[in-house]
Amino acid sequence: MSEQHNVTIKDIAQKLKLSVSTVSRALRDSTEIKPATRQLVRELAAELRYSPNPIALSLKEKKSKIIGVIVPEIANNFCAATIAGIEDIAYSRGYHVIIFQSHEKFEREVINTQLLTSRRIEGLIISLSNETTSLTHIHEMIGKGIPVVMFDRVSDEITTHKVVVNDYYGAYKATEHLIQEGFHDIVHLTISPFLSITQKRLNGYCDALRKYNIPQKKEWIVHCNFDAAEIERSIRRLFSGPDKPNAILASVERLATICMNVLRDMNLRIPDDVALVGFSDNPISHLLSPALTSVRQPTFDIGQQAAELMLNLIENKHAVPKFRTVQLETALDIQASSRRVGVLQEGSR
Amino acid sequence: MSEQHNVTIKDIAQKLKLSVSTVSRALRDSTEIKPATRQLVRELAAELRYSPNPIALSLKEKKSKIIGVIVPEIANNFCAATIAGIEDIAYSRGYHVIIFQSHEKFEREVINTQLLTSRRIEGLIISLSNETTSLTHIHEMIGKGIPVVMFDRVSDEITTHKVVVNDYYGAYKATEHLIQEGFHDIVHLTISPFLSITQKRLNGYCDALRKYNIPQKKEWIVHCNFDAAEIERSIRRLFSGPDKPNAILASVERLATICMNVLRDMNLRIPDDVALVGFSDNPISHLLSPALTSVRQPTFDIGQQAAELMLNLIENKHAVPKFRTVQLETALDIQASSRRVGVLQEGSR
DNA sequence: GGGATTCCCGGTAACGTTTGCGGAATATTA
DNA sequence: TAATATTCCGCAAACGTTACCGGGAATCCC
Repeated sequence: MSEQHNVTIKDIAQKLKLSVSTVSRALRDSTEIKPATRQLVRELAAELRYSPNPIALSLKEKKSKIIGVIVPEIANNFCAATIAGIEDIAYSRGYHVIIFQSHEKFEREVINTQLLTSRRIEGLIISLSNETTSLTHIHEMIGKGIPVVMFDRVSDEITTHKVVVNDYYGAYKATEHLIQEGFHDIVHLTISPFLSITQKRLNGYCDALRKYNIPQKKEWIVHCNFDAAEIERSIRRLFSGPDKPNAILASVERLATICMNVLRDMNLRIPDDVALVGFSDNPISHLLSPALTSVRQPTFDIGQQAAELMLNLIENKHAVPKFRTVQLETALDIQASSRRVGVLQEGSR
Repeated sequence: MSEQHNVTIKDIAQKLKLSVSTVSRALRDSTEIKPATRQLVRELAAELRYSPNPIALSLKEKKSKIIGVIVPEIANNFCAATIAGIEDIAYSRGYHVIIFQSHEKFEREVINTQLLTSRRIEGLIISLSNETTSLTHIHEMIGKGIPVVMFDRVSDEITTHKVVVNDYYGAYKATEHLIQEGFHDIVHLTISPFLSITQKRLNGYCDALRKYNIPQKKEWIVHCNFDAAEIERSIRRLFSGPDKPNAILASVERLATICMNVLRDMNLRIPDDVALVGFSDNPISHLLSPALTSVRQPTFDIGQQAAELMLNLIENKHAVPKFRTVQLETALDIQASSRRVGVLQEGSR
């Protein structure tokens, strides 16, 4: 509790009867300082456990060494894993990460971007909220010279580095798998139509249906928000009419688990009554009852890639960047939740 | 990409032909400045979208408005949810959060504390790594006047604010439940014996056994790290001898899920062959196969409480604090994984 | 041995803010 | 009207650091 003040370059200068500039130089561009004094300074610095004040440095260099991250929810497997990837790269390159949540609210997302700019972050990595349909706040950041990298929930209206998975093909394969298992009446449960991720997964779904000559129904493409009660109502409505679906392709992890819950409440068996496929990278999804078939996304990689791209942008700030979209592959992890009933379920792990 | 420099107080001063100090004062302690000029300054500031440079402020006030958080893994339900709680409070009080992961490594934890001190954080919220047995790095921080709040994985060797759940009673109730369901041969799978959380849960387990006159076996108290292969070996060993357990109380969430995996590989049915109870706050744990009985922890609350305590510490820095340990209650969520076999399993949700 | 280099180092400004002090202009009082 | 009080604002220092500029002393060359 000694409340001691952090040792500064000035302290070292005084003790050694040198000027601050000499000490500063001794600690960096060595050539200008005599080896003897350099040595002296370095030793005392080590002894006093001197560490340069990053705040003063930030002020001088106009660099905060902080990158901002905005995600819908931290307490969400996908986001948490991606953040871990971002953290991993940022950490190893001397950057720190400040995380904000939009809680799927547009307004909150905007406020967060403002807070982050006022914090003088050097870059923003963002996955859009489900409510977002206007992107002026993102354009503003780019306008201020703050580089932006988007991942997962990206938008075509912004030209910048992006990291996504092969959403189209993931959805296509998942749908095809359902069809091949004999499930032809497939509902697509998805999120905001504004997001390109939604578009692409939807296209994959539609194309797979088309390939197998299965008519596509408008009512079976359901755009959800993340309100559990509302999702429940949507699902119940789907099963209330005369022609009921026999499979659900859920576009994001939380949608799939909420779905499982609702189906259970409705006493619908999976996959006997309804097959279910989700997008996920949750390691415990195969421990579910039944084990959940899912389009696996390399979450940690996504984060790493996003961070890499961001650091390139930051560190070559004055080169005109050639923006690119990194697309990672998914893998269809087939489990019990989408297997044709009656088929032997051994090896369900 | 206009790379425009952020508008400063100096810009405002020039345009208004005032001095910087006047502008500064107009923006704060208004009384000294004539209402007319005050108005002028404020209007221009608003028009130019001036926002004070937090870095310069930090340097001046010697306050970074940043609190550091160290957790074992972000991509872990418990940690992520706690962080969400911390973030929630910090956000609303104008603080930002920098998160580091120890990855359960002592060395990494130490480096992280050093990085955070050099970043001039105003406080540290930490849940210890499983490897940590020495606490000099924490004592050093406290010695430097940086307040520390511990949560979940706390230690008795540090006197500071702590946030925990009623670990003893949680483990006690879980064990008692197993016993009452007819499972008397209970293994306790837990983590580092150094952590007080481990001690308390162990005590709860032991006391419950004692109350029901069930002899306690040393070999059935297993301290694990988080290496899946090693955990698997430990579990297999337990079932290799002549007297096999028929229940497992897993002390943390990841231990429970790894356990489920291993048991499945070993073709042991839950709960028919082995009952399983975990500690968790994962919303999908009741969707598992079988639904997992668990000691529910109020993760979000834990984070909020920790952040509250931290902010009190920071903002009343010169008052001698009366350290306290906030203990939150757990709730035993009984599911299929620990129900006596043969009992009707309706209402398993 | 005197001038030109080279070698070391110190002074100072700057990054953007806040704040104590002092001073000019105005208002108040005797 | 002169003296005093009050109002309003500018100057400068400070936070910790780096970098430009410049200068004294030692060394070099012929």
